[in-house]
Amino acid sequence: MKVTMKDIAKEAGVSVATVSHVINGTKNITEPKRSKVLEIIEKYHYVPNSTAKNLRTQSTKTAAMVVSSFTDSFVNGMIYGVEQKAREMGYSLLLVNTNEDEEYEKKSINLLYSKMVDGIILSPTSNDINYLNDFTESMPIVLVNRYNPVVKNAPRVTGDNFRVGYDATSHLIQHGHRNIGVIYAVPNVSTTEGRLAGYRQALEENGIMYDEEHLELGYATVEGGAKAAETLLKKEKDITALFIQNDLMTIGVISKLKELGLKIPENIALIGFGDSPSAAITAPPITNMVLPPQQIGAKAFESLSKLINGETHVENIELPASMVVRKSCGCE
Amino acid sequence: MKVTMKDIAKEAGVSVATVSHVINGTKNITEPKRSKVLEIIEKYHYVPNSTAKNLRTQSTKTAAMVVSSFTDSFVNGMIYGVEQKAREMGYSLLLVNTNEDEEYEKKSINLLYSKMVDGIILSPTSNDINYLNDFTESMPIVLVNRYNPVVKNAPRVTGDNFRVGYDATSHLIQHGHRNIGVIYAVPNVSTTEGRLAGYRQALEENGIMYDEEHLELGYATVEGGAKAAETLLKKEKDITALFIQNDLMTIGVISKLKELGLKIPENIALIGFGDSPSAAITAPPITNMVLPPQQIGAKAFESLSKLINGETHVENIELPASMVVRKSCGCE
DNA sequence: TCCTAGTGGTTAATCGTTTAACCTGATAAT
DNA sequence: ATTATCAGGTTAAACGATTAACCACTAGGA
Repeated sequence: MKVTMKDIAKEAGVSVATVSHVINGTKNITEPKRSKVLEIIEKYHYVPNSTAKNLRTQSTKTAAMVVSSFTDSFVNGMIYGVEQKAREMGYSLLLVNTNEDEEYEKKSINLLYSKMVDGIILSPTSNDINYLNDFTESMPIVLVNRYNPVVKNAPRVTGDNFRVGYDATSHLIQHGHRNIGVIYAVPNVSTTEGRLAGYRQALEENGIMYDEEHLELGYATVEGGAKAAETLLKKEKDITALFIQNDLMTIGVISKLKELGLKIPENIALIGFGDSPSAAITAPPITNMVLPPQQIGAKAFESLSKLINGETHVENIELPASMVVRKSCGCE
Repeated sequence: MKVTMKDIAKEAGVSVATVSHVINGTKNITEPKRSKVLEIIEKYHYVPNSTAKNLRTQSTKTAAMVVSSFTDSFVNGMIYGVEQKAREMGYSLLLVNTNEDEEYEKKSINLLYSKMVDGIILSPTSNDINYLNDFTESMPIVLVNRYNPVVKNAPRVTGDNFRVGYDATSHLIQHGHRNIGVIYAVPNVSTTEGRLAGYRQALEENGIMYDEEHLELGYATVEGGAKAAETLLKKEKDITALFIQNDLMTIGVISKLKELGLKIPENIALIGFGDSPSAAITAPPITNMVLPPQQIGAKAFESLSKLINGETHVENIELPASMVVRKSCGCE
């Protein structure tokens, strides 16, 4: 049998209230009793049942983070950031992986809603998150990375994806490229859309016609990248530069280009996204656009804790993008 | 205010017990009442408070997985395997990252012990896990990947690490190497020890003297790998092959070898560990020893659920190793 | 001496469910 | 007609903590 507070109280010859008070320091308990209680607790390795505590206090000191993938290094960075901050603030973290499955995402949010957690950090699978409005009034939710302005009462923390697309494209244009292809992974999410808007704007400012045929969608895997590169380059033979929005895909693209006998950056210049360690080590090293995932995660948890503590309006946060120049863009 | 079962009962004109029975199907409730209840539930978006349910049923349908890192791709694979299986069996998963911090691991287990979860899957930080014996009697725990036989009542599921070390070493020896260096990341854990034992055995069977100086410890990062390679090769100039036990380190080793002007596999042959997608894409592609992380994870959850369901003795499981031959070992 | 204030400790209500035990009618069996 | 069986539904006791309200006692002040 599991030992409860009642057992401790009985053995120490005090009431359960007293035991509770010595554990939580909610009232001054004088010496003979106090240490007796502590001693019995020690003796039985007693640890309070948090299920009961949760029910009584209506709080679990647990937050959930719902992400669409575990294998993505950017997502991993965000998780790390949230983890750190949560730990720092005395929270546990319930991680849920939706695997880019919208239905599973809804189900998970519903499950989480049953008071198992004090709040949710969500990186949505798609743009289609109207359903969240059923929850945001009674459950603290913050959106991270991806978002959709239709959701009310849920602050967001994101990266400056417009800038990611804009700077990458501008950089390539400055190096003389005018036919720039884009390989991307997830349609209909704010991140992709932001980057494409930046791409478009950069083209426009330089008097280059936007051509939808220069965009290629693929799966966010090594093979997906290789395949996307192949079909795009077969279709659009004048492309001289590629902006690839996912680091796994970049690896696939590189291998495909080698296979096709195309030299990087001489025949095709490359700019990738993310800061996975392999970027510096491939041949050639890849120039990347980067957003700070850990920071995004940390800020997200901060926002969430504000919400949990009853702050009524928490503002949106957008973190800046930067560029790590290596060899693949033909700079040096 | 949050709506409770009592509210539903009142509005439907029945008792809370009836509401509970229609929700859980624990008793036959006849038509007029039944649909009335359902209707009210729908109307208020009522969802049962699982905290209360947990307290009453003494079960949370939640398992925890405690790992030492999120950035490691092998660990990621295991998480994925556990996740899948848990979902399949109707469990939620609470993920805890100890960051290779022993103290934090202990604290986490203690926290988890307070009945927040039905069971724990642990990949321990170190070999020093005697403390677990305080828990294994009253909390289902299964060890995954790393283990220590001092822990009683906790079944384990692991990979055949002896074979990993043995096969890698034998393979290199068959290709004529006699001075084989080892770069590894975490001392005093069963995985490392198993692989080193295999390494040693392979040497012995081929009449090669074991030399402790051929082993080099480093951090499990790209830089850690580079650094380890540098100091090892400076110290032991006769080394012609390297067995590297971590995929991030492998990337670092490759870049360092390039920097030193050493060709792979001509000057130094390489065998790595893991199956991260970049292995196929580096120059040259890396020959790897592999263990199936998803399978390990899935099996671990199966064992855990047996434990949770009261099965008293669950046997240990060891999954086989395999080898993916590519260019870095000089085979082709 | 009497009153007030403060301190240490206990009693009992409460959080929102589940579920064993009980009750009430109706139906079936004798 | 009497009893046994059964099915649908309710009552109330848990589950294990927290905490407001209360009580008894001591000490200090007037």
